[in-house]
Amino acid sequence: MAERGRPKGASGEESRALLLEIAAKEFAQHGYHETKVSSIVKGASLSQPTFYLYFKNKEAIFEELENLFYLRLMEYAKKSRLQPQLESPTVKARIVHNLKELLTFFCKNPNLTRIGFYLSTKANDIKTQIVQQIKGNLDFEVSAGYFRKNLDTQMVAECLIGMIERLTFIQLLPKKKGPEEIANDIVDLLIEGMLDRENNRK
Amino acid sequence: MAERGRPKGASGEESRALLLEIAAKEFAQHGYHETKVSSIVKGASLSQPTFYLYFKNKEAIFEELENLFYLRLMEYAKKSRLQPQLESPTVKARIVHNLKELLTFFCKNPNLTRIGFYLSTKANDIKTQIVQQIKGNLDFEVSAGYFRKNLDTQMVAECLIGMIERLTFIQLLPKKKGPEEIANDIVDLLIEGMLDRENNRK
Amino acid sequence: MAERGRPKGASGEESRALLLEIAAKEFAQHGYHETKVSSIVKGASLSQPTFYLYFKNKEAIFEELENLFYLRLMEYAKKSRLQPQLESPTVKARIVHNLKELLTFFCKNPNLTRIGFYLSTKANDIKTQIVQQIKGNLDFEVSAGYFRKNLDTQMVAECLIGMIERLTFIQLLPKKKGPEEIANDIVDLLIEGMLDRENNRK
Amino acid sequence: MAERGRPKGASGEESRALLLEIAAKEFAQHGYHETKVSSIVKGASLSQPTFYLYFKNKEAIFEELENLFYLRLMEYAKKSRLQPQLESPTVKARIVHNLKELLTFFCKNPNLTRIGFYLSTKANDIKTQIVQQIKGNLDFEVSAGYFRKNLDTQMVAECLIGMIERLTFIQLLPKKKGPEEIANDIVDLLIEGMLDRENNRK
DNA sequence: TATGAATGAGTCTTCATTCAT
DNA sequence: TATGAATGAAGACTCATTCAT
Repeated sequence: MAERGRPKGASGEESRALLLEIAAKEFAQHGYHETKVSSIVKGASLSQPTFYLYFKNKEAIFEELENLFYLRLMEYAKKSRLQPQLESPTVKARIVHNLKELLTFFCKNPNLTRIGFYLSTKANDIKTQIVQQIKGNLDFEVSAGYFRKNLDTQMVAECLIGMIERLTFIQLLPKKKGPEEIANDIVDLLIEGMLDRENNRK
Repeated sequence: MAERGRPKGASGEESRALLLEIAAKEFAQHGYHETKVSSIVKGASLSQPTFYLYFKNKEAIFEELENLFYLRLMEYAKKSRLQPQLESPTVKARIVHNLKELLTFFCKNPNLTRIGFYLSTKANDIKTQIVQQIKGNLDFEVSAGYFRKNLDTQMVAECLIGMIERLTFIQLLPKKKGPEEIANDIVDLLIEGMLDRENNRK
Repeated sequence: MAERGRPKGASGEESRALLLEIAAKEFAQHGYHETKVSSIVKGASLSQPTFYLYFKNKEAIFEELENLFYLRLMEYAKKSRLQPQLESPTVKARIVHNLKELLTFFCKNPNLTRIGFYLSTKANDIKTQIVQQIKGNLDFEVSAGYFRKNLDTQMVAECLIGMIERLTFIQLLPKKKGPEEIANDIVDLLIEGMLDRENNRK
Repeated sequence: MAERGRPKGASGEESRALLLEIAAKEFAQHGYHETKVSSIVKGASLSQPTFYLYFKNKEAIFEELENLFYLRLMEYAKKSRLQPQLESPTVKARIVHNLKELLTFFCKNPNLTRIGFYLSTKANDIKTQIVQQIKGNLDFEVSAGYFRKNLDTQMVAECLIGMIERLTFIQLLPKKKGPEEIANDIVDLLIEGMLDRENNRK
């Protein structure tokens, strides 16, 4: 009741959340500088001063979105780690599963992903962090004999991130492929390589 | 010579070239919006009106740099195609060679690369174009039996671009690895995959 | 008692008085423009709309403080005049006494004094008024033969106000000297002058 | 020639000086906060960006005026000290002379005086400094026997400053009296006191 | 060719003030 | 009486861009 047009006395938290949402959309779409505070508030049907009621300034709301991306990502990662080997009988299946989880997260948070994984100046730090974690996993699997002993795991992790990033922005977010398909594609390629094992060795 | 009557000792073309050079550096370093016309001309020890003597506006000089990147890239690609199979006895060697050429180009044009391959809104178009060309090559090689028949060449090409991009910005431009090493790394991983063929399967 | 049903435990008058008090402190400390309505209400643990329940606007509360200063000053002056010659056997003692009274008033109302005697645009009017009153007294005393006939009483009154103002803000309000001491200092200097009467006449 | 309406290419330094001049007038008249950058530039028939060509911000131009006041004051003081005893046969004459110089300076720089002696937050520091210098002089004169041994020179200096300030703003700047007259008034009062030496004592 | 001087247009930000409950 | 939520109005500042020489 009285929800008509959010007259004046909205919930406050609602306004804040709305601004965050619109801002995420705008930033993702136009980048930091091309996004004006005025367009954010217009999108939220609010006035400019209201913006400053909830955020110190334009930079602050961007940072909050960066952090939001990061926090949710961490949360997702943690959750993934809780229910691990259950449905993953093989190493490959486990890797696919993890990757699928990550991509699913991106898929569910397209704007945040564009912000935190592409626009943000901290994006590289985050990627580096992910790379290190992947490398850790790979090291373990190499030592367990699953992969070639001479594998440069750091390098593989870097490549993996590069692939993920590319496919995320080129296929996943535009909804051309789903998380599972992409995860399978990547892992298959990376594990099996391109060669035809049955026949030639060129 | 030619030092007569030119107050700043620079022919028009020289000033123009200087502006382009400084602009490339600034754009690469700070991005489009964070780069001010004022700082470009300051870097070139010229005045702001002079800038507009040579470029219609800020956007124009950026576009010119984008085009420069594209043109040089095409030129490079063409040159590569001229002397191909000569020193490339195997398919793998040929791919490594091509990749190395590309990375060498990036390495020699770090600022332009950052601009045309990352900052530019056309960057995606360029990448897509490269992807298509790679896919073409791969298709041929698959049909020639060098690679698995079931290979999704489009997807491989996308992954390749992703890897190239990541390693370019993370290893190549920061001079952590050279073109050859990176080319080998990538191709090796992509062709062979991660598995240890001698022992286990899975 | 009276604690029933009043959310913040304050009757209206209490809130109003509190706001006035805080405002006086803030204005005195930071001046008119540097004092924000928001900081006044924050200091009073009230909300901004409440402020406007008691005062038309920011200017109004400032004016009220100006008037408060003026009214209390007048009241003080009146009181002083009621019990005059009693304990003042000499003219000098009487002047000292009056001055001490004034300074005591300032001392007891430091914030109001800063507002009404310094910040207010009406400060000059008030000072002019005091000057006129002092001049009146001096004129009487001159005609009574207590002071030099050639004394420019207007000018002396102006000087006196200048001295009072300076010593009030530099010694009295910072509690470096008390009202009595300052009153004695001023009157002594003004009446006796700086010369050493015993010896030289230079 | 070509001085019509200061078309565009004025002297730069001229524009700057003009802005300073107008700003001094505005600040003196309306205070810091009531003075808008927009009104300063309007007064100078310039645009807002031009303002920022010459001054970092509003605060900066105010500070420059503060400093200007201070520097000119120091310069004036130094000059005064160069040609001292020449035309000052007596101590009193010398004090009158110095005071007249100071008041003349104020009179010639009314806007700067209002800024540096009243509006500026540094005004008190400056006054304190002047007080100390005056006190130094007085101490010397006391030790030389010109004034009463029991004179509280610090206090006298404070009073003197108070008188100067008051008479400057109430008589000098409004052109009701001139520097010489005021200087004589003050010194006469301060040295001689109010008493009638011929007749009564008390 | 080159520039000292200037500005139009726009953005962020703040503050006093009000609405609706 | 009191307030959470919201805003109109205005000012500071910046930047790409252009005169006039």
